[in-house]
Amino acid sequence: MARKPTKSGRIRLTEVAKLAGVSPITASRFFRNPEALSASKRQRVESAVKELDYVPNLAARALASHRTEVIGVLIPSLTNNVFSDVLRGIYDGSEGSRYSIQFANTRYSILQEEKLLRLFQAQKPAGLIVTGINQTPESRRIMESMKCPTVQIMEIGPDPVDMMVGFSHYEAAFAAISHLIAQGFQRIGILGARMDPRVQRRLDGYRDAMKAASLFDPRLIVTTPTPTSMTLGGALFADLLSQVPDLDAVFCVNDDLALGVLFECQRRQITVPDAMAIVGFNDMEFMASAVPPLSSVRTNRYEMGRNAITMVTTALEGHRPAEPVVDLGFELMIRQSSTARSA
Amino acid sequence: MARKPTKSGRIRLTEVAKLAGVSPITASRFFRNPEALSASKRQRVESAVKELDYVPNLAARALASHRTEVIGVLIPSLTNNVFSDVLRGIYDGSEGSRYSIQFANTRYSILQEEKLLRLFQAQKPAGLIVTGINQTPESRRIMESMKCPTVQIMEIGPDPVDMMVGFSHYEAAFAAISHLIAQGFQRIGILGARMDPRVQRRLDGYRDAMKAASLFDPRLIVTTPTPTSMTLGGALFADLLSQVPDLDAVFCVNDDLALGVLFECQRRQITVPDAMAIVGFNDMEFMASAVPPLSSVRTNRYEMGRNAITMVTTALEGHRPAEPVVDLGFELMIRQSSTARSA
DNA sequence: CAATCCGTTGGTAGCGCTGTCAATATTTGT
DNA sequence: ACAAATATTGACAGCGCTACCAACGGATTG
Repeated sequence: MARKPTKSGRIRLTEVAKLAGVSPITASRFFRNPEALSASKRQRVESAVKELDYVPNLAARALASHRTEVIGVLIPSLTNNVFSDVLRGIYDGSEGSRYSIQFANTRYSILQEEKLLRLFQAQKPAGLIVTGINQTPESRRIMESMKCPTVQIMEIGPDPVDMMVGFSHYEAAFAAISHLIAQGFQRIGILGARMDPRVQRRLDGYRDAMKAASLFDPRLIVTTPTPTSMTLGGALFADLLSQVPDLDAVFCVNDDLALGVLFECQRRQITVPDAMAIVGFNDMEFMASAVPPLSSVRTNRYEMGRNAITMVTTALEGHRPAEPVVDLGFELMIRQSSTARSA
Repeated sequence: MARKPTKSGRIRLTEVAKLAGVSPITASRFFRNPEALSASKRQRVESAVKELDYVPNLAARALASHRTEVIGVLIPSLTNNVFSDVLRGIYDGSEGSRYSIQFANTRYSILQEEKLLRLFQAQKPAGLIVTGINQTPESRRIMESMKCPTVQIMEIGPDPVDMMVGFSHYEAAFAAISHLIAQGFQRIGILGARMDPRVQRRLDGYRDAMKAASLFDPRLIVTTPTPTSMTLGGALFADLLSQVPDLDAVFCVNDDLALGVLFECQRRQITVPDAMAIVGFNDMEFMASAVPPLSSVRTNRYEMGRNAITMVTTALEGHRPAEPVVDLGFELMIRQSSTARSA
């Protein structure tokens, strides 16, 4: 009578323990630290769990342990395909682990990010994955105070909050432009949309590469804060072309824009690459199957997500990586759209 | 001494209550049912919450109330852009509400779906959004036993578990084919990838429309269980063309395939639409900016997500919709790629 | 004027689990 | 063989919140 046997019909840890003939706390340990149990008890608890089809109550667990098994993920956008690849990596990597993912959308606002971080903080997540390295000082303070494994993803930089996985957008853009220059293109424009911090760094890479070759001209830069789209790519290209009629190549800060440019070229009977070279960024699947195949900078988005979640979970198991910053690099995918003009 | 004042440093509801000069339970009611409080107490609690910057402990709340404020979302894939649009609608629609989204990925497997449903069940979500109408009997049983607002999305059909938002894939495909037939095309092929239940229904629509016009020929059907991609579109199109050399139109069960077909046509110097009409499905943004602009069937994916979450949250507030099944319809976007041949 | 009602408030008793630490088995070293 | 160290195990007390029910005061009623 002191303890109602199965009051709500729901199976509790107590029932499992009773069936296994152990104390509840031992049954509890079965989940948290199975190695600490003797083989025989472990067996008994395991089969009791299976027999009763026991599922732990996460709320009770969280309340008692002051922790959750939730990994918070802050990503700026769901619209952008780049992030769905990253998310996919994160979800795939979390499968099979005890952790679940709590995703939230910052909408490219670092203030929104701060707000969400505060919300997460209150719920004591087991780990955290955040996008980029441009957090507000307050956000940084919150993250540091949470003392949970934290990974900044998408780019790398100095002074990580904890860990990082990404690559240098600056260098990737620099490499793309250097390639175009090496192929003999001179009037190389750049098209940019959304202009988040990572896109800005690509722009920096472009600028420095152009300056290094004494090819820089501010009129070659066309950007907009508008979110990216193929249609926008065509429109920006039209703008650029009217400003710079002798344009011979375009670097697009993402592939959507690049494909939009290709179609705009088709519309205007501009041959690619002879009259206009095109290079995109990210190397989405469609780039290789366009006509002509479009050059791009391959970024390892899926791997980034996967790495990030793995770094969090292994850190949670006490194995911190030797090197907290992982550079996943990039690869120049040179295709027909940016090969040297026949001349 | 009976109660440690602020043991962990964390602000609890008790502290708020003390500052407001009310009992903890009254403070608790402030969050759950503010109208039940007198205006003066409500004021006092409100400012205490603000002053202490109180954030409720969701785990404690869930444990005590046997409910959570989490809405579970089951979606088959993150890779497919269609679902990122839906998810975006869901997240946008949940913003500002008290509910948070717990997303999980079924990977197009109804067994995996069942497993995830069982997991959700144990955590007592406030609501549920699931994809499609092809659940296992056991999944259905679980959903019915959960007694929380549930919305099936993406398609509509008879006998909803609870509510539904979607459209008829069968009719959408039927309409697309009827359009092609009306434009004078006769040898109309269909390209299908992934072949999930909704794609199957599009295939059914195709088949019936073709049969109704006495144009059906099984060789016109090329499908694969492989996930969709642009490259795949090109490859499937090549297969189809080798089987049916006199092909004059292709209906693609999604836009990726359609764009792949367009590029394959460019590669083979097949003029679109004169030598080959193309119609896609979903009307992704890029369809309109291709050259020539590609026809497609517009589906309201974002709205579907938004509607679904709204239906759940309003049901949670006790306002069940008069009609549990919402048909969001579709719209034939007829563009140059499927206009009647000049002849 | 007592009986009744309703709107508002508070007390009590857990929700199901785990942290802490003590207690008990088991092994090891000398 | 016995102390010391180490592996296993269990008792107890709560985590922070809310369900349930009782109590209160004032308004309404016959």
